Order: sequence, then structure tokens, then C-alpha cells
Amino acid sequence: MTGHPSNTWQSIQEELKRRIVEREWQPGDQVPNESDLADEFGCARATVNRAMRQLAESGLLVRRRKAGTRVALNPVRHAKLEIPIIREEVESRGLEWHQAILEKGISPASDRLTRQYQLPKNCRLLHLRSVHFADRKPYVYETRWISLSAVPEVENEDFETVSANEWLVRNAPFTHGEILFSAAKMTSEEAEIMAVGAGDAAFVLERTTWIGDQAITAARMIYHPGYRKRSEL
Amino acid sequence: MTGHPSNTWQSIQEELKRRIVEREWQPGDQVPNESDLADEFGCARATVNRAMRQLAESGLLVRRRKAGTRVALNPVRHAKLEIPIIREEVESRGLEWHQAILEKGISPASDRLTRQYQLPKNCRLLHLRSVHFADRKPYVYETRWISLSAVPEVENEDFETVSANEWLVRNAPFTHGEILFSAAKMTSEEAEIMAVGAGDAAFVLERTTWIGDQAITAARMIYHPGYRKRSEL
DNA sequence: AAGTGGTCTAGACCACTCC
DNA sequence: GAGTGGTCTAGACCACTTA
Repeated sequence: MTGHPSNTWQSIQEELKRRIVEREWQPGDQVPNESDLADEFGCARATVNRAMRQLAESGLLVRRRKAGTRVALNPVRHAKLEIPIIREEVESRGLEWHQAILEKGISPASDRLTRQYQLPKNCRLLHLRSVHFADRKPYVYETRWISLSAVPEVENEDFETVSANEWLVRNAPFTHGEILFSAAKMTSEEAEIMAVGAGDAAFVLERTTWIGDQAITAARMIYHPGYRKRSEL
Repeated sequence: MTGHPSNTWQSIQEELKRRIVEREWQPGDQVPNESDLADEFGCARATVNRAMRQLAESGLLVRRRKAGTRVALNPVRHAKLEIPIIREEVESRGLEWHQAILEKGISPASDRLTRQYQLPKNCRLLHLRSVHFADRKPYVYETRWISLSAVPEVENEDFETVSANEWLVRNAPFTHGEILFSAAKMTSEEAEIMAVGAGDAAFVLERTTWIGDQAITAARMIYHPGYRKRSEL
């Protein structure tokens, strides 16, 4: 009937997706339950479950116990963005990466930062400003602070060979984090650093990571004008 | 031993994550195989599999048949961005949404577009320019074309009550799409439409969706200055 | 050749929630 | 109360890859 002989969860998912996309199952419609679909496809319920669970995660189906499964009315789509270390992003484009450290210093955390990031009292912060280059052209201007109480080892790192970005990814595991994407008009200082015209628009990525309830690092990455981040839907 | 009495895949995943985050298992280390962990946790292998599979998807583990499972050296993190319809995004912030249509017309596709999007020959396109407002303030300036051969029904839609954005999400299911995020300096026309200063930086989202190999629609959304997109890590 | 993850099965119990 | 999805189990076979 279905033309799908093999009973892999992928093939079942394909078939379910087809029924949704081709409007065989209309938005809002109730779809058969797992047992019935398992009978129809001649497979175990667990296999149908895996196929449907993933469709629900991606937003195409809405599932509720007892109420059953329905085709989503407004499928909220999700874009999955990779956030690689910058060196890898540059090199994956076939360009040569290097960095320059503009500033590195240690200072006590201000009251505002202490509150905002729930830092310990009298916490000292490592402050960093650096530029990542791709084929000798400025790629990202990075401003960062690192909590020395969360990651005391950084005090002995010079970040000359391995960027702070990369060092932290490798050495400061985090339990959760936040990312903000925005656009900003470059200040004249930023424009000079990035070797572009003042007032150009830059793509900005701000990231904060935590381990438990302790903040590790916060960074603001200002990308060169023309930068685009891409994702599949 | 582990202090985790219940054998849900979530609790096992928590425990595995703890071992990774607390460096009990170092980056690059081989971790025990599924059977051994199942023995250790006193559960079925499938349960361990579900826990580890998801950790691999999120980038913390690297799994290969026969080679086994290792802690990722450079965990590439993923940001999962929700791309809701704009009305819902506005209303979820407690603001009132409305839109204004600036232009709506039908024209034949240029050679460039026909090639770029693999449109059928002599394809007619619906061209739209509109503004989404949040509490009467410009929120997004949307420029869009829609393939009339992919979605012939739109010719009879006026998009006055339901925006094109929303109508398409509901009525034009797609099999895949592409999203590009970038920043752009507003032209004076764009700035006037958004009621902001010329040259301000705007967050730009460009989206194209396809059904099979046929392009449905392409849109360029220019967000008001100050807009931020947020995501958890 | 052998070890590992990837998947499927048939059955079971449970948690939730609608009626 | 009953129907649905969520999960776990014990076992099996397979696909892949390294040794």
C-alpha cells in the first residue's frame, strides 16, 4: 500500500512527512495512533515512536498523551546553527587564520557584573580584546572577560598560540549558555580595528557560558561587514 | 555507586554529562561501551543508547562503530533558533501586531532568478513589500517573492488580514529551506520605512523554501535596529 | 575477524490527560 | 476510567570500521 517495503524508522518518517507535506493529513488533523501505524507499516510500535517523536521535535507534529497526535497548525521551524571555534570556521573556508591580541589585563569585577553574572565577591576578571584574521584580513573582533574564580588556570595562559575562544572550548566545559544575535553600527574604534568604514553594519554574536550557577566567560564577537551565518531548515 | 537509583535515559544522560563536565572523562578519552554502561547502571542497552545518542547529537560525544565512543575534543555547540511567524513573535512579547502592504504585483521571473531558483520557464512571480508593526512601531520590513507556479492559490489572496508570512507557513509546506543571517546598513528608503535614521544597522534574515526541487518563496526580513535573536546553548 | 554502535522486535508498565 | 504517548527490557541481527 505505502510503497515502502523496508521498515526503518527513517523510511517511516519519510512516509509520514510525505503525508503531511502533500496534505494527505491536513494541518490540525488527528493522525492514527502509534499502534495503528505500527500495524499499517508492519513494524513495532517503538519504530513508529522514533519516527514520530522526531517529527514532533522538529515541529511538524504535536503530540499529547491521550489526546493523540495532530499535524501542527503553525509549524514553528527551527534553525540549527553551528557555533564552531573561529579558527575552524576560517580554515573550513580554506583561509589562513591568525589572531592579534590587543589588550589583556586583570581587574576586579564591577558591582554590576558581579550581580548580573552572580560572580563570587571580589572576583577578578581577565579582560581580553583580540582580532581574528582570515587570510590577513580582519574577520572577528572579540571582546571577552573570563572569571578567574571559575577558570583560575587562564591566569597562566598567554593565548598567543591558542586563542581564548579555542582554549575555553577545550578547557572550560559548561553546563549551559546563552547566545544573542544582533546587528550593530560599528564605532569608529571598531571600524578602525576591522579596517572598514566607520558606521558599517556588523553582525554581532554575544555569548555567555556557565557551569552550574557560576559564570565562566562572556564574549562579544563583532564580525566583518558582509559576514553571513547560514543554516538549513 | 553512581547515586542514580532510577534508570531513566534522562538520569543516565545527566550522569554521563556530569562525568564529561567534571573531567572525570577527559576530552579525547574513550568511554565504556554501551553494554558495559548498561551493566553499570543496571539497565538495558537501549536506554544507554538513547542517552548517548543524544549527547552525540549535541556534540559532546563522538561515536563510531567498532572504534567506540569518545569525549569530543572540540565540542561544536549548536544554537537552536526558533523561527516563528512574525505575528506570533510580536504577540508573545505582549505587543500588538499589524502590518501594512506597501507593494503587491505580479511580474515574470527574470533570467537570473529563473536560473538561481530553478524556476519553470516563463514563471510568474508575486512580488510583495510589507511592514510588520509591533505596537504601531515598525518591527520588520519584508521583501518577498512567491512562485505562482509553486503556489497558484496566492494569486487570489490579498494578505490583508493574514500576512504572507503566516499564510505561507500554514498553506505552503516545504521540504527544505535555507536561512541566512547577516547585518546590513539600511538604505535611506529602508530607514524611512522603518522610521529610523539612515545608515542604522539592521539584523537581516533571508529565507528561501523549496518543495522538492521547486522554489516556493524567498524573503528578506529587515528587523528594526535593536532587535536581538536569542538562543540557549 | 571481531568489536562496536545502530536498529528492530514484542511485550510490558507507567504517566498523563481527556472524557 | 480509558486511551494515548513515553519509556524500559531482553534479545536479536546488522552495518560499519578498525585491528
